[in-house]
Amino acid sequence: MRTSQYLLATQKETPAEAEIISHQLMLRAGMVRKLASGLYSWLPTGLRVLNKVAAIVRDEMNKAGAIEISMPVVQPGDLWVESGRWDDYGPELLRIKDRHNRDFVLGPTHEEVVTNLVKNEVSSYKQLPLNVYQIQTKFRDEVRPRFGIMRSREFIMKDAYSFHIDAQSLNKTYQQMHQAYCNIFERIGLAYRPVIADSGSIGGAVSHEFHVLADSGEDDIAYSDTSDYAANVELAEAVALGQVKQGSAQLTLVDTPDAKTIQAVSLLLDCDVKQTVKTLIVKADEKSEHELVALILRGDHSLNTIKAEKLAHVASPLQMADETAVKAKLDCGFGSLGPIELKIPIIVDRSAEAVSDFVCGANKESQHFIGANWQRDVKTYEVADIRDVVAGDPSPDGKGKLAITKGIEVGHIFQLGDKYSKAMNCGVLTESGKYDLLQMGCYGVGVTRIVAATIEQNHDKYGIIWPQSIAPFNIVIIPMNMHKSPRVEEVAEKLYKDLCDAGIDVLFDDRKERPGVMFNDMELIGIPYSVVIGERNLDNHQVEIKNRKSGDKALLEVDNLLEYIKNLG
RNA sequence: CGGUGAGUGGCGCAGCUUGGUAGCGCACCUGGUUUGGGUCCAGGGGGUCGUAGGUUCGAAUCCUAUCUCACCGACCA
Repeated sequence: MRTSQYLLATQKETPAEAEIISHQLMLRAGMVRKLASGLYSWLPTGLRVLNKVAAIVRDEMNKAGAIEISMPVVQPGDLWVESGRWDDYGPELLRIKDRHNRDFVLGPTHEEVVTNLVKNEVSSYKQLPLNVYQIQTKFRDEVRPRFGIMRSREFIMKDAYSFHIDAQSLNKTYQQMHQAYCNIFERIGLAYRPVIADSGSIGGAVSHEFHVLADSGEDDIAYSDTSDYAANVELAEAVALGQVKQGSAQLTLVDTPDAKTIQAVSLLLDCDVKQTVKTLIVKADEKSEHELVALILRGDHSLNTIKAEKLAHVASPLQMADETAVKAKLDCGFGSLGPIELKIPIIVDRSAEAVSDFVCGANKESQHFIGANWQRDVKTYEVADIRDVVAGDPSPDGKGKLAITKGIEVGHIFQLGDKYSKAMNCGVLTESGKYDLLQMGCYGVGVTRIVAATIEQNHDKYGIIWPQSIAPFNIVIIPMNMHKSPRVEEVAEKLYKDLCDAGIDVLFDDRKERPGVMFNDMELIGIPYSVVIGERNLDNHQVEIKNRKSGDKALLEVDNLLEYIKNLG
């Protein structure tokens, strides 16, 4: 490709709207342009990268035995009613009507469509297992699109769906997909980590996310410093800190005027926050005979809402009780609540249970207890894991301590079980002639998000540094004053032709620009190698080749150039 | 949805307080100049000042409404 025939579209200045580095660089390097909130056009440079990512994903999926198909973006609303997600999915699902006033949706994912397809096409166990995938535009009407293409409304996703006669077969394919995903991220050259994850509204039990590690990530990942345990903080198991033991202190009521927070109470009573417990009141599940439930945490810990709303007593989604309701029911406002003599179900975090002689609210305004103990003073309560892990916690697998880092979710795999096959009656005849529902798995890769995540991990003050695997061009030819030097032009044109013939993605910067302009543009775009052809070195029959990442420069004989470049990899 | 801020040429911004010919830098076009790290000079094209209404002789500027966008939060395969 010659720049004179290309849409380079680089910019000197960063548009004010771009917050994170990948967004800024994608705009400056002429990769994408915003059309509206969460909607982006892909310019040639961006599309080249996107296509290379997609090609790697496609290749690894094919190698893993998945088969490519293509399903419609526009899907009938009926299918979503059938699966139950017409009501469950919420406003992120963009619903549209056709001219006959029939309901349709823009597909945010394709479980319904694929299950419907397989239900009609597969009727025997002999056709299983089956793993189909597509690489396609998805639409999710995000509440707040942000960070450019990192969280956009329209994006490209590879989504695969597998179908099985039993859980064992599902598990086997799940492991294959896990490996395929590792292969994908390794081939691209990303620092990533598979983590145990929450399966969310997709449903199912087993689930892993694949995260690219980057400070700008929206998720917190907890990982062991000595084992390969890693989990989303949403889900990471928080083990009890210490043994449950009976304290010896006497239960004493103390006045704590104006001390409404844990910090204020511990300051006033001159005790460690770790010696206090806090009481949070949430709404109970509709099926419960109670209206409210008390959740108790050690003073320095925070509530994990995902863990809490999975508890039988607790309403899902989690709703904090409002203070008027709490006052009406418990005769005490926030700030002085505690587990002793509390008239509603009590769920105590493991680590809160391990505190003895603790400080807690007395359920009387401006009063707290000191020297409280669970068995002696509270008696009836349940214990559960309801807190967020914090850095330094023991790893749940018993090996090492947890550290916490930020990650960008670029892949997510699930074992769905029969959630969709059951709702949509998708089954086959088994070997014994019995009709059985299928077990399903689903596997997603955010293709567009990988592009942004790669930039987050690979950039410097001059711009993007593409790994060779997904670079828009593998190499760029930068001639010095070609319009004045027939000699430079001759060498550049010949090299360009040779590289094209060799099947290498080469960009030839044939603009009549000053050298500095070309150097800056090509470094911004992040092309891994540049060949600088100038009179200066041609006197010795040499050209210079520069590595974008290391900055290393080498002088090469013109005659050896092609072989050298072919071997760069 | 709550909070904060912003809408003036493709991009970055000034002008608004105190109403009176719409400006600067980048980018773009022409000519010259320069040429191994974003040269310099001269000339030039392009803007219903987000939209609608109001006040006024006169509105980018004041008032009202509305739309859009960004950031923080809530939310989120």
